[in-house]
Amino acid sequence: MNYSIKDISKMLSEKDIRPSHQRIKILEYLLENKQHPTVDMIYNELHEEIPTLSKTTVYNTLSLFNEAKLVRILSIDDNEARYDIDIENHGHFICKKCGDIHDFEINLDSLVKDNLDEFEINEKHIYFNGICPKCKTDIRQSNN
Amino acid sequence: MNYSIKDISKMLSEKDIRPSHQRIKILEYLLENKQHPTVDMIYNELHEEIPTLSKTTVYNTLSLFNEAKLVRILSIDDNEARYDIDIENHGHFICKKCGDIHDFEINLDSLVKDNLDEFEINEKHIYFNGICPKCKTDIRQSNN
DNA sequence: TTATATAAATATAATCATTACAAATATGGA
DNA sequence: TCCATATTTGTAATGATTATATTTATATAA
Ligand SMILES: [Mn+2]
Ligand SMILES: [Mn+2]
Ligand SMILES: [Zn+2]
Ligand SMILES: [Zn+2]
Repeated sequence: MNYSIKDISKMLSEKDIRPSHQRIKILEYLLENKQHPTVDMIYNELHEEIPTLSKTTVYNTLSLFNEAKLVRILSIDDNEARYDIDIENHGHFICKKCGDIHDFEINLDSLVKDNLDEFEINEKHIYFNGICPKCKTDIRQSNN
Repeated sequence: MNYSIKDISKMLSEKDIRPSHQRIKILEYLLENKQHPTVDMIYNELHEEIPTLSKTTVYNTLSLFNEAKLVRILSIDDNEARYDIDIENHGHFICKKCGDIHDFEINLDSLVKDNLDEFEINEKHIYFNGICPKCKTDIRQSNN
């Protein structure tokens, strides 16, 4: 839950990414905010601490992190990319009411029935959508 | 492979969609072009037949079809929606070299390990990406 | 048939997430 | 310190999608 600057710097260095102030803060944000944030969420939060921060830097840094396999980019949301510090394969559910994204565990062993041996597979994304439990209750209460 | 205007009109009527000329042509295109086309592909092709066709109409029609569950919208491509006339659950692989999308059969039975009973699930999307067999060969031949 | 109300299509402009680019700043080594 | 390079920043451009107002087509009733 609490990461030191040193730990975060090390994570970056291990991926051959120079631990600049901005990069450390963005990675720290991702480690402490696991709700699959958008660029805007990250930018708005960090902008308070780093007034000179540019949104371009957030985009560039996340893109760099993605290439280094430090984060995964989710395209589960129709109009904004979501970023996930958890790079293990797992499923994502997005609620069409509130936009919240929930993780769920998956077993990919017997998912694919066809033979894909000839394909070089880099990423596997499992996206569900619908209504989350909280919003289902809200709907019942407001009767629509 | 060959659909009559009558068949297509009937498909629309069954979903309470009035079979206008544009809607028929767009649905016909989807039925005869199963490579998960983009709005631009559909528009460019049909624009030759229907010179007055508007891209807005293509968007509106596909959105209508989606709500009627006549098509599914795929967000596997980072910058353009893809449309699939096959609404059965199946997996999609997109090649990062050529952009082609391939279908594959899936078995969802034992995919999810967590309990999602409290969630109302509307859509399930399985997206893989990587390099397709054709492009793998091309890379080997051009040695990069 | 003609009038009229409604649905659908069109043209155009607006939105907005993302990317491109050039200039400014920071950093690490000589 | 100086300099080459990496990084960040501000701004503009891109491009897919959506919003809006107008025009056109369609169905129904008089
Ligand atoms: Mn996740
Ligand atoms: Mn498909
Ligand atoms: Zn919800
Ligand atoms: Zn390919």
